[in-house]
Amino acid sequence: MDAADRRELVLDAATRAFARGGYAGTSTDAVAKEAGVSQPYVVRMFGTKVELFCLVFQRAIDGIMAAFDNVLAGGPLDHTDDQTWAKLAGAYADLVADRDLLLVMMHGFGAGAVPEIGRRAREGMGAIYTQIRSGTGCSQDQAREFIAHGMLLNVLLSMQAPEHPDDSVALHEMTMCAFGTTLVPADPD
Amino acid sequence: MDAADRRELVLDAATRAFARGGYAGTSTDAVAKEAGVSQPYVVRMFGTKVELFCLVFQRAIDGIMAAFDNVLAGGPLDHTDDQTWAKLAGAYADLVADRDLLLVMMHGFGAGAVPEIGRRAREGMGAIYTQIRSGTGCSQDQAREFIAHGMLLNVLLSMQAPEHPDDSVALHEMTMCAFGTTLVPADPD
DNA sequence: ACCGTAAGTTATCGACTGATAACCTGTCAA
DNA sequence: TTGACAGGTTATCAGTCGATAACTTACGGT
Repeated sequence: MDAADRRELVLDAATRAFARGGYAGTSTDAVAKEAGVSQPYVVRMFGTKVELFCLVFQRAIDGIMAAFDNVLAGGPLDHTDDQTWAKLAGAYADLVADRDLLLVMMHGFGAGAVPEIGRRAREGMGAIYTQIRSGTGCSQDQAREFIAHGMLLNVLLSMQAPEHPDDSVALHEMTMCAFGTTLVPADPD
Repeated sequence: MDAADRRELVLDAATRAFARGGYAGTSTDAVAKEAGVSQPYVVRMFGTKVELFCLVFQRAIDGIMAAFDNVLAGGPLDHTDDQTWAKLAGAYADLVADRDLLLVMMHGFGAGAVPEIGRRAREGMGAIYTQIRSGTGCSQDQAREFIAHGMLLNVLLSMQAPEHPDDSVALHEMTMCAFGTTLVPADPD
């Protein structure tokens, strides 16, 4: 197998592993086991654990922005058109189905106290905000509201709200309300 | 010093420590150093690290709900009154000023994959949602929107957006837009 | 004076973590 | 044939982690 392919394979495995445990909570050995390679191979391929996480995080940001771009690049969208936001919500639904990219993004945001991660997290969030604003021509408040709704969904995914509807009836109500048609049937853990 | 006082002191220190590094990223020794006691004392006082975090997390949830309760308990508030939401935002501003409670809450949400933490996280979020709804009589969507805005602020705090306005002009714009008057002057780290 | 107990400590352990070094193994060019 | 090199591996290490055990110290009751 080509080394470049192997590298992508390891990055995919690292995405799954970090999506589960976050940056501090995931060992390089856990990444290696997920990828089916040895632990020293992982660290030598990426230098350090934090560099690996930064790569995985950047890939997540890129993937999320690409999903939005699939909608926004289709043509000059109008922020006054409800269809625009419905299409963006549809793109989000695909991301929610996989979850790993959104979870990695959230873990990166949460690890903002780690300097290397924090810097990239702020740049990533800024890029997404810019993408929404320039892609739709909407106001600051509209972009903020859209992203705020997304963050709520991300938090609900992080706490595994869809997977545990029975822990709190109130939370289940809010989860249904927040996801609406965005949520695919829960995948029991 | 009374043992009960000492216990509260250690819990306060643990709140500060966990607010910085999260659950997995904070050692019991870091908590001990923050509290000025020995590491074995910390774990013997609370049993295990995860039990300690759960206590700290619950205290954070309680503190946040108490801040809202200070507003909501003042009288039967009307969700159609803009003043109601302005008062709640004011309560949030106080929480933002300290940050630790909000950061611990977010770290708890992010550690939802840890069973003991995830359960309490879902219960806590459900309780806050219930408090907002029953305290204001608002609709599901209104409560969802209010909490979504709060989650955006929490995420921005987690990634230290207010502390690093120069990393991304776009993020700075969104941060100003999101916090509005809620944000106190940034405390440089 | 003396003892029990509460409130801490130091000493220590086994497991795990990230990282390094040394080694192996197939492939391809000279 | 051989030898260099890419692409991995096993072996190993020093540091850190959460947790336990054993010890020390101050204090209140008898």
